[in-house]
Amino acid sequence: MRIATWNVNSIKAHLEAVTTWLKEAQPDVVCLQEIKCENAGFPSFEMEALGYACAIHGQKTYNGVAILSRLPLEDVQRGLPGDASDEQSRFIVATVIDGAHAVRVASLYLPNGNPAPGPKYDYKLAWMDRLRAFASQALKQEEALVLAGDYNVIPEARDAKNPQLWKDDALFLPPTHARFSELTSLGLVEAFRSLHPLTEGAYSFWDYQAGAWQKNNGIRIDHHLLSPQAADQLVSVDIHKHVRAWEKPSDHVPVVIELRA
DNA sequence: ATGACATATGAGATATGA
Repeated sequence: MRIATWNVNSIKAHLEAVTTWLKEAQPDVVCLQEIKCENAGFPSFEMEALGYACAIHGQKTYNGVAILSRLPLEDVQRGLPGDASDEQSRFIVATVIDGAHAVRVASLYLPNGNPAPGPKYDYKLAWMDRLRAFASQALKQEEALVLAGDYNVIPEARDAKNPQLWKDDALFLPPTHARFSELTSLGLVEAFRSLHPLTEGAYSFWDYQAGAWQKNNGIRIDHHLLSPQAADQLVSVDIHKHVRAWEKPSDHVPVVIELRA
């Protein structure tokens, strides 16, 4: 089973890139972030025409996440537990059924958190605490679990072209790293780094500004975190970098893991 | 140091992003 994560920076603005990539890459499951539309505005018809069922947790203008799947989706939950007052659509989780095999898959869009310090950074850290609580509960099932999305976390210096530029940024500050480490301490495995421990220069986001793409001035912030049962099935992780060079691209590219059946 | 670029809303300028 191949499971992708992709922050599309508006599903409507980048629909052509999305459909082109789906036809080319043929992923089984796609976790989308920043769809920037309400559920009713999501191009479900176009996705279904390509063979994908859609589970959507949308929002007007900002945020919004979805899961596309060629395999049946069950037990869809929308929203990250832990704060009933949180109205931002940043989390959806569903079970993908592949015959006798099942994988619980989440699509998450972790808050950016800038400027830090400030209320936006406080929200980011609180959201990460809620994600840890969710993961802690889910791991008790001892099943294959994939938490995929735009984490807005640069895990290490080697995950940025110019790490010194990020030292005071919400994506790289020590409290951010501390909470990301809490996730891995629970037993979750960051898929790309587990298979490529020493690789440098592998990024998933390049800013639209200042020729960042042309200079490969990127950061790696789109991740799959795997339960031990999913990590045992991990075959490969591929960053589809070429998509960033397309006409009218998202500023993020798809990242795809393969799990053996 | 600043802005550069892109998106949504809504019809100009502002909020957000990373």
